Amino acid sequence: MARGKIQIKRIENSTNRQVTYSKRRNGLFKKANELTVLCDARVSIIMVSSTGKIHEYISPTATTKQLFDQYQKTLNTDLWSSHYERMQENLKKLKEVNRNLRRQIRQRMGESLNDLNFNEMHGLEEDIESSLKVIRERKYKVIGNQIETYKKKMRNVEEINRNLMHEFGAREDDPHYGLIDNGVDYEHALGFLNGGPRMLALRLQPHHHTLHSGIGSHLTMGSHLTTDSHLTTHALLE
Amino acid sequence: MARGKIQIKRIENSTNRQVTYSKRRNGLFKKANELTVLCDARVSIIMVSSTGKIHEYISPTATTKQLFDQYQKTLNTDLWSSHYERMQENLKKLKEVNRNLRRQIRQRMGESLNDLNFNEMHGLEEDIESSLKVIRERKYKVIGNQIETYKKKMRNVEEINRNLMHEFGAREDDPHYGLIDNGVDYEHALGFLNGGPRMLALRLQPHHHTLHSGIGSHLTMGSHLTTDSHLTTHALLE
DNA sequence: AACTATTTATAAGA
DNA sequence: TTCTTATAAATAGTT
Repeated sequence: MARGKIQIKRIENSTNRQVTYSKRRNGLFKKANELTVLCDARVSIIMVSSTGKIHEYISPTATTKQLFDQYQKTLNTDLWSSHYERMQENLKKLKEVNRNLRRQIRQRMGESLNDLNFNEMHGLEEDIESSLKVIRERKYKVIGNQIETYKKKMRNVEEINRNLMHEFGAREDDPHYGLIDNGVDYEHALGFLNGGPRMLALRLQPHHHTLHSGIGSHLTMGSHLTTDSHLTTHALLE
Repeated sequence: MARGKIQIKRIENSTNRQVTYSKRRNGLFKKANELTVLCDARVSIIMVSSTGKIHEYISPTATTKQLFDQYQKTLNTDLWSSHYERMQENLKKLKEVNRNLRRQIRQRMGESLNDLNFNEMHGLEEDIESSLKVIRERKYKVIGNQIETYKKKMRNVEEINRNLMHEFGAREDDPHYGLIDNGVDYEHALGFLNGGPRMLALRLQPHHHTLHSGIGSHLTMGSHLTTDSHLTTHALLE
C-alpha cells in the first residue's frame, strides 16, 4: 500500500510472499493488540503460513484455551465436544460393563451372593457345576495327552537306542571303520564306547522338539497394555 | 489514526469503545483476509468483546478446528490434549481390563482353556470347586431361611385366625354388636365368617414385608447407564 | 533490515 | 449504524 497499489491475490514470488507474510503478520498482531487495549476485548489469532509455520497472538488478558473453550461453548459447535462427549460416554459404559463383569466373577467365586434370589443362585450353582465338569474332563484329557506324549517319547528313545546298538554292532564287524588316516588307538575307541550314553543324549536333542508339541503352557492373564498412543508433539514455532 | 492521533489505552467512553471495536474489528478481519490471499496462509481469529460477544474470522481454506488442532499438536501444549490423552489411555486400560475379566469368566465357564497349562487348570478346578461349595452351603442356608420364614408366616396366620375366632365368639355373646341401626341379618354375618380366609389374606399383607426381609431378590446385572453428561450449548452469536 | 512514496485504516464529526 | 474526511499508520517496492 505504498509505492503502488497491489491486487489482493496470491503473491507468486515466493520470497516476496514470505516477506509480505512477515510484515503483514506483524501489522495484524499490532492491530490486534491495539484492539485489545483500546476496547478491552480479548483476541486470539492463530496463523499457519504456507510453509506450515505457526504464529499466534493472544491478548495478555486471556489464554488460548480459555478463548477457544468460550468459542465452542457459545457457538454450540461440536469441534471437539461431540468427540469428547462420545468418549466420555464410552468410558462410562465400559466402567459399568466392567463393574458387572466383576460382579459376575465374584458371584462365580461364591461372593456377593446377596444380590441373588434363590432361583438365580440355583441357576448359578448348576452353571458352575457344569463348568466344573467341562474343566475336569479337559483336565483328564490333558493328563491323557501327557501320558501319551511320554509314551511316544519313550518309544522314540528305545528306537534310537536300538538303532545305535545296532550301529555299534556293525562297527565291531569292521574294526577299520572310522579309524582311517589318523592315529586313534583302541583306547580312544573304547573311550567312545564308554562315553556312549552321554553322546546319545546329545544326539537325541533334535527329536525333543516334536515330542513337546500339543501342550500349550504360557499364562496370558497379565496386563498386556501397549502404550503406543502418545501424541508426538513438536514445537515448530520459529 | 485520523483527525488526531490517539493513545493506545482503554477507551473510557463506552459508546466510543463499542464503535471503535466494531471498526477495528472489521479492519482486522479485512487484513487477515488479505494476508490469507496474498500469502497463501491460514488464519483463525477469535474475539470476545468486553460485553462478551464473540466474533470470528477464519480463512476460507481452513476450519477453526483444523487450525486449532494443528496449533495444539505443533505447540505440544496441553490445552486439551493432556486431558484428552489421559482419557484415551484410561479407555484403553479399561478395555484391556475388560478383556481380561471376560477371559476370566470364560475360563470359569469352561471355555478358552487352551490358554491354561495343566497346573493353572488344576488351580482353576480347585478354585471353582470351593466356590461351588460356598454357593451350595449358601443355597441350603437360603432354603433353611425360607422354611423358617414360612413357619413364621404359618404361626402368624394361626395366631390371627385364633384371634378372629375369639372375636367372633365375643360377638355371639352380644348379638347387638355391629348390628345397630342397620338391617344386616345373620346371613350376612355368616357370610363374613365364610369369607374369612380371603379377608385374612388381605389383612396379612402388611406383615409380609417384615417376613421377607433378609432375602434380596432383584437382579442388577443390566445396564444402569445414566446419560446426564450433555453439554448444554447455546448459540450466543449476535 | 531500513527507507519512503503511497495506499489504507480510522478518529472524530455528521 | 454508516458516511465523510483529515490524518495517522501500514506497507510495496526499493536500497
